[in-house]
Amino acid sequence: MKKIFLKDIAEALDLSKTAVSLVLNGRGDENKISKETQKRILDFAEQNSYRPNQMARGLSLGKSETIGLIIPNISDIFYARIAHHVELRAKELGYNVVFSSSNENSETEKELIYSMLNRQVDGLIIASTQKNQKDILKLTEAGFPFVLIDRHYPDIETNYVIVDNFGGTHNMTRHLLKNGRRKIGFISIKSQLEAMVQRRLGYERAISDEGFELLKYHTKTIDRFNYQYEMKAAIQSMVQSEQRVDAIVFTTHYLAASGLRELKLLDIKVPQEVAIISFDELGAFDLVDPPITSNKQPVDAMGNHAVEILVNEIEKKNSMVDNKRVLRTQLLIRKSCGA
Amino acid sequence: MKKIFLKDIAEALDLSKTAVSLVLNGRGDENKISKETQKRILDFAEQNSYRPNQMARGLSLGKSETIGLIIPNISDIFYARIAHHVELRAKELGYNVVFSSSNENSETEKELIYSMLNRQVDGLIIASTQKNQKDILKLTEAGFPFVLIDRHYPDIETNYVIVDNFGGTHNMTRHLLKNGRRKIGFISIKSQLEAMVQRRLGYERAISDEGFELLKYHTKTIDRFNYQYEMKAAIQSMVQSEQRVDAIVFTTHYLAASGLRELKLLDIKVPQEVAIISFDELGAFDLVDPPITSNKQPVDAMGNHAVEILVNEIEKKNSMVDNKRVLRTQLLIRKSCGA
DNA sequence: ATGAAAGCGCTAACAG
DNA sequence: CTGTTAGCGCTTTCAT
Repeated sequence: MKKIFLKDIAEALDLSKTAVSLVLNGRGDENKISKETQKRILDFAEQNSYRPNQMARGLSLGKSETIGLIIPNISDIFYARIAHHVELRAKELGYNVVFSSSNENSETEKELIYSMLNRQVDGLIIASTQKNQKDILKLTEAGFPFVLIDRHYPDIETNYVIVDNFGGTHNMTRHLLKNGRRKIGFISIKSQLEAMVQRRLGYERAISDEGFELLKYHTKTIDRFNYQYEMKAAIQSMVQSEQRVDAIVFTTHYLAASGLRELKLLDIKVPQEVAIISFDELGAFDLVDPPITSNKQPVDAMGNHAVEILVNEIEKKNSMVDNKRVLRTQLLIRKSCGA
Repeated sequence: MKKIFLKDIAEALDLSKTAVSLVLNGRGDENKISKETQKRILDFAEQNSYRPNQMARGLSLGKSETIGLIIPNISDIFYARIAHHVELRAKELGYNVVFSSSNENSETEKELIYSMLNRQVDGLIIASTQKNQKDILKLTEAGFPFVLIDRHYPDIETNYVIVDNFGGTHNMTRHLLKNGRRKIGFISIKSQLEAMVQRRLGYERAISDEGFELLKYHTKTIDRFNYQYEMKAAIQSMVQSEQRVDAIVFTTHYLAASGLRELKLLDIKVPQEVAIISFDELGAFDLVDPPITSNKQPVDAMGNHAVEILVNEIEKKNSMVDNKRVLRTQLLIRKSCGA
């Protein structure tokens, strides 16, 4: 496995580096290099398993055929799945993926963005902390190709692929109402994320749309890094007050899992006493006791669209591509709502 | 956000590129560059947010400060977690991570290995399909730094970080025996993976160690890409034969989830009629009905050790580092075994 | 203490 | 049709 360079093959075949480079990049015909010469080059490269140094190539070309993916946390199954689909689609379109996790830290995210730029990625897909307005704006101004995924900045004009968060919780809440629940609680994470704001609005609207009353203390937000602990208090206050809830909407999968854990500890019957419903789901939500009704996000489509929009922009192919997508979620009805 | 280069800062400060480069790489003192000059350079770089082009740097240095991670599938929560810990530790040690999924395809894996080499990664962490003996050998011969994770090639001398698969299932099976189960089935994936072989041996040994009889038809292997379908048949034959099992050992999390699904469809009571136990677990296994006893793998330690061994080798620091780790798994006892 | 110059491996005008 | 040559941006030896 001795390393072989472009120069080596040029010398071995007594040709110029140019000829070799051209042929290897599929521009032999276009440059009228004889079929025969082309074949010699291709064969030699093949036999000696020539592999161009991508750093040199990238430096020269000014691009890397690599897409950077920045997400909050790769060990969150939701983002892992997105990463999976981003990777698949990117590969199909000839791009590699470099990923990094921001851990919900905007400083880290910022560092990551610049670090990826230094690494000369051709474009970025970002599930942002939504606290880097300034840097996102810089990217836009610099005309650098990127698309926001899962979370977007409503005040900045960018490409994005998100889901209909409002519609999602609206639907979830209506499902609960349809099943006769009237005291519906809501547990979310403490966050300015637009997605979370929308989820809350969807919940509130569904209740007021149906003419029911919204009880303020039935809404709790808890810290995402300390949710197990805070969940205990949230659940207790919800089920122990005189205005005891008969259902709870959770805005994300790990909250739902944690909430159910607490309900079980308190020996509250789900769904008989309290129904629960979750935005997005974990792997085994259909096996959980009881199976949790959840609002599934189309991770595959999210990943695919993000890559397609990005690559289209990188390659400046078609300006008519729809660069803002709001995807529908899908309600998976299971027993945790009693229905 | 206009791009600024090394040359620009040298010119602006009326210095040579050398001086600037040296200082920026923290070798100012060592090259006796006046404190004052150093400060000027550093300040200027800071203010103009200078960012070295990593491709140029990499090309010149012959390294990229990047680690390549090749795994079967990033959307498998087990590998996603490993990726997460690899990323964290790598970052601490000053490396970036590039990842790609092989989808259990050895051809893809091979392509990935070479593609990463072309991209000049400094080292590789591979959860191999275990069908690329040849290419792994080439890496060894070439002296390229890499470490196998989760799956190793028993016949090749390499660095690796794996778990004690034999011990794991041995333990799991003993747990079942201790709880009075005698007809213990075993469901695994069809695979030559050493890990799977060991898991099977651990199971068999536990049974024979205790002097019980091993019933061949209680062992099933099913296709990993078609497991939901094949699981149905496997479970049915296990519970419907006259030699009905009273427990099942699953060699991986998604098999356990799928198996439980089938048991429920058949209305088999778990654990009363059949106990189940799983090697590794999914996010909500503690909430599942019944909570599934599982043998947890130390993903954090696996990721950390892999990175440490790799970086140690890349930087040729300490040849005394233990480069073969077999980590212990941990049995999380829950209700699915009746105990 | 600082700078000139060569070179990392590849691409691409441009000239023959 | 092919080769010469000049970079891409950064590091680093070797003089000064």
